[in-house]
Amino acid sequence: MNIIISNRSDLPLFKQIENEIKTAIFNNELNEQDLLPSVRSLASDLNISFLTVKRAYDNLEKEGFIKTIQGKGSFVAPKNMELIKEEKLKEIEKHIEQIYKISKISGITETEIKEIFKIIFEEEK
Amino acid sequence: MNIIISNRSDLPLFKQIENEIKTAIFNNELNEQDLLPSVRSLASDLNISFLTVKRAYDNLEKEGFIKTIQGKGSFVAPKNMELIKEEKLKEIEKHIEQIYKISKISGITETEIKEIFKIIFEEEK
DNA sequence: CTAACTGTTATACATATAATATAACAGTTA
DNA sequence: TAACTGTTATATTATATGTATAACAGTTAG
Repeated sequence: MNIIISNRSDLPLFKQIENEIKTAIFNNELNEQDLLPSVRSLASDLNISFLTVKRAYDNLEKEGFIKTIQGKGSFVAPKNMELIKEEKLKEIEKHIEQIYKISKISGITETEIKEIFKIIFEEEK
Repeated sequence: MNIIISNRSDLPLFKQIENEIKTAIFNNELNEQDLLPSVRSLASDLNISFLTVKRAYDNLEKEGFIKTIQGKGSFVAPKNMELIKEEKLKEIEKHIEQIYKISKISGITETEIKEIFKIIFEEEK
């Protein structure tokens, strides 16, 4: 698994780590019961404090993505991804509703929005 | 013009003020050359520091929405529809970037998103 | 001209978040 | 027991947000 973080990101380091691990889980680069890097080894690899990594892991555990056992390490949790996917779909719905409202009062057309959509989704492929 | 701010918002006060004034300009509640409330009077109305209002006004001036003259006050800048449209396009871009990030970590496909997009944009017609 | 408005600037302070550094403590396993 | 795991506590730094106060400067109505 490759985790890359950046100081220049708009997101805090711990959040970047969370997102990268979530992505790895969803992309099956990490699977159920897989052992994650230890807080200290990952911190060392990324040249950051282990407390920052721990914070990311704590958040991931609260959200149900991983399970941590003292002395053993952190493991990818049994998948209950459908529930999480539903929540993410709701988030996306809210963003699209916002876009709809903006477009309605600004005269920006559906075509223009689709164009932006296409650019962002193809830019990083 | 009505400006409403909230401590419970996720946005800082100065940003909320910026957004409300931009919206008012866009909706023609504020027009070219209109005088905005003075930093001190608005601060007093909102029960916040005048420095917070000044910060919002400074940002609005940097972005070209208003023009401030010492001793006189702040005025709505000559309308630049392109500027406003650019602003709204940027907002939409941010939403789509958010959607992109969510999709990346949740395995939600572009097709699924387009489906939601279609539903929301056609539902409310 | 002066008073009463405008905006400007500087300094200090308070709080929250993010991230670090260090040290000590506790569980697991070869 | 050694060498890994994670946990906890304390202190420190930096940055963002917001406040408080005071002094300074431009504009304008009386």
